[in-house]
This record gives sequence, structure tokens and C-alpha cells, in this order.
Amino acid sequence: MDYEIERCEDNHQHTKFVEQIRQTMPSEERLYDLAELFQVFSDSTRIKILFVLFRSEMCVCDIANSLNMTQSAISHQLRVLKQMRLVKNRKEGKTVFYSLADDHIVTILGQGMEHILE
Amino acid sequence: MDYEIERCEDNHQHTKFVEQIRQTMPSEERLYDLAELFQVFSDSTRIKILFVLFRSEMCVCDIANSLNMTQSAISHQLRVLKQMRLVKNRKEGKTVFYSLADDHIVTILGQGMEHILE
DNA sequence: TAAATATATGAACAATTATTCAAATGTTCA
DNA sequence: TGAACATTTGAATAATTGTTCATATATTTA
Repeated sequence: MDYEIERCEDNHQHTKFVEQIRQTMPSEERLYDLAELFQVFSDSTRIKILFVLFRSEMCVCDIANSLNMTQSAISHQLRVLKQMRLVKNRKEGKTVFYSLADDHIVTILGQGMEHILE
Repeated sequence: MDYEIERCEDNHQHTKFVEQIRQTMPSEERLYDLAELFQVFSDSTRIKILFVLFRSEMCVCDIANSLNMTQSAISHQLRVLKQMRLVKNRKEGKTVFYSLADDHIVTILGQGMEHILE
């Protein structure tokens, strides 16, 4: 991934900032991880699941019922949420209860909601 | 989009919560908007652009230089960012300067960063 | 006006992704 | 053990998306 650099004229802020920016920018890997995290929030089914779990831990089947979706679709999405450590689960017999993993989730969704309501 | 509802047994929290959840859940439209907002954060090029703009307003060409990407790719992404009101711009001659639209962006990216660093 | 520069846009392609369907795994209980 | 239930998983499909390339629109200046 090596792109051609087209240089713009020096009356822009180019020379001032470009070097600084390259130094303070988080690493490619972190930027990628960050994008991957937000990707998880970028699907309304997953957001619904998170909203459901705001209220209480819940089993897959009840989440599916609440959202009027198939249990398979929910299970697939819970897997994604779990991989990104947004939810955790505990097993009780045949039932698996999912719950929110931490507080960043509430903050992030809250800030997002504020933004779209402005 | 009408799915079959498979009911699970009553020993689950089903009957207690499903109705409440359906009432307190934000509307389909808002959930969709929210997902669409996070979608914008879900690409590392766009995140890079936002990080660049943390420091200062900047023209398209300089952003492209900073990120070693083509002006066209950046312009396409700036359009997406603008549509979601994450950046604003002002024109000065042939040059267009972009800057962050508000503070939610910093908070959201900050919380996201905290989450992945844990 | 013509040439040069900065940005925007449309079409096309490759890559990614959400859901469905079918089947597998694991658990309870008769 | 076998039937019923809760969940997970894999493959397939349709839809979405980021970048490139070519071109268009402004704007400045010679």
C-alpha cells in the first residue's frame, strides 16, 4: 500500500503540520482496532441487542423474542459482540445469559445518541 | 421484515421483560441513524482524517499528503464525514478547509480508544 | 481567455458483511 | 438412552462499501 504523494503548494499548512501529524498519529494497528470496534456499533441489530442488555442480562432466546428476529441471527451477532468484548456471558444449564461487558458501551452509545439528536 | 417468533419457556425472563423492552427501545429510525453514525467511525481512513483534524483545520490536499493517500479517496471520505456532520468546511479561493464539527467526536474516539487499550 | 491548481463526482471492481437455512453441539429430564 | 430444547456454527446469497481511474467543476493567475 504505497501511494503516490501529490504535493500541494507551500502556502498551505502542509510543511508545518504533516510531519507532526505523522508522529502523533496512533499506530496503524490501533487505528485498525478502533475502526473494528466501531464497526461493531455500526449495525442496528447489534445496537438493539446492546439496548436490550442495558436493562438486564438475558438469554439468547429472549433477546431474539424481544427483537422479533431468529435465534440464529442473534447468536451470530452476539458472537461478534463477544469477540469485541462488548458483552460477556455465563451458562446456566442449557441457557446462556448475556450481559454488557463494561461502561464504555453506555457512554459511546449515549454520545452517539446525543450527536444524532442535535 | 416480519420474522417468526419462537417462544422459549416461561422460566426465562421472557414474560417479565420483553414487553418493557419493546416500549423503551428507541425507534427503528433512531437506531438506524445511530448505526449509520458509528458506521462512519468504522473505517480507519476516516478515523485517520478525524485524528488529523484534531490538530488543526486542514485542506483536502494536505490531509491526503499527511495520510499518503490520493486526493480523490480523501475527498470521497470527507463527503461521508460531512454528511454525518462530523466535519465542517469553509472555502478560501480554490482551497477547502475542513475541521471537526463538534466535541462528541473527540469523546467517542476517546472512549473507543480506552476500550481497545484495556 | 487559456493554463494551472484544488476539489468533487460517477462508474466500476474487489472485498466485506448480515441474514438465512440446514445441521451440529451440548444440556436436561422422562 | 432418547426426545426436547437452547445455542452455535458453516455455507451460501444478496447487499453494501472503499478505492481507483477518468473526468467535471471552480478558482486563480498569467
